[in-house]
Amino acid sequence: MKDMDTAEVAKATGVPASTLRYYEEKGLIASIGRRGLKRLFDPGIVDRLSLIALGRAAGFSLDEIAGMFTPEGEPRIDRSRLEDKADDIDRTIRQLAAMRDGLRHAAECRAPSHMECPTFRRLMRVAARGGLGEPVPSAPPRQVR
Amino acid sequence: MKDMDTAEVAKATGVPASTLRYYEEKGLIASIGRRGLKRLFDPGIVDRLSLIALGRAAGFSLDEIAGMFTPEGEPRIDRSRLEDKADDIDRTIRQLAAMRDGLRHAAECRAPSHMECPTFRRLMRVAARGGLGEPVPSAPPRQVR
DNA sequence: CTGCCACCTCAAGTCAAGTTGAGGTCAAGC
DNA sequence: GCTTGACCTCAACTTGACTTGAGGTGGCAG
Repeated sequence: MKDMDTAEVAKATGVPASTLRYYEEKGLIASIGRRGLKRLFDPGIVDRLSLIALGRAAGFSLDEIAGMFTPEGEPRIDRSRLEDKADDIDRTIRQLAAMRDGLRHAAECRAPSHMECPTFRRLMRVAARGGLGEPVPSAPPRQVR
Repeated sequence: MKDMDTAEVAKATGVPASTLRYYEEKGLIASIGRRGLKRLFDPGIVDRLSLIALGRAAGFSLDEIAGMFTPEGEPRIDRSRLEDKADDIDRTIRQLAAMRDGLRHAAECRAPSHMECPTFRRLMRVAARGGLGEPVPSAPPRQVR
């Protein structure tokens, strides 16, 4: 395939043009030239954007992701980083599972007020201590533009 | 117990004084009076802050949490909201589990480059479509002040 | 009674990840 | 050759949840 301009990349990947410019500015992607003012991208950009999306979904920041490419643009992914992240996710999953079970219990519990339900109060105590980590991102529906 | 001032509440709950002021401004908590300039809180504030922490950990925004109290300050938690949130969390867990498995595979995979591993590429494709939802919050260590 | 210092107020700053808007440019079609 | 419209640049704005800083005040130990 021939080189792609911003609009083509946006259409092919669903990543808005403004985000492509932003990623370029951050050094996450690079355009290979211009036609007039318009950026030209190598078609490999599509995979690269998928990889970036994957990194984001795994919980890496854009800066971390930027560090996962060699200056030449090859992915250079440290396997131990992946394992660490998998472990992070595992911990998160366990916390979320506890949270989910607690919420389900609270939803069904027949105690007159949640405050009188021992299960609910236990969950509260754990949350107060930070034992449940950071807030859950509520996975909002992905809008297709 | 007697009424508590900001510093006492902060010590008892680990919530910084600046955050207490912020929560009051947002209407999430109310001070019961003043001694000079200092806010005085009913000891019930401790439970209330636990409840707020729980809501945050469950993924509710501060505004949503504010809506879970009656104007009189009683918790008024809609059970169906809890179920919906539990369902949200369940979906998140499934996505995270897929992510974790993919990461573990990628960490072990003997393909010369991740890009040549079919499992990894499948994960990339799913991420590119937004099938993995929003980024995972990496549950950073809770700092105790 | 006095001074200290913890607490106060209010405005502004931070962070991440983008988005938005005003004004500019240029390749292409007529 | 000129218009058009898609892209461009650069700066500023957005959101959520707080934190920080400068300058003020008053309860209470001495």
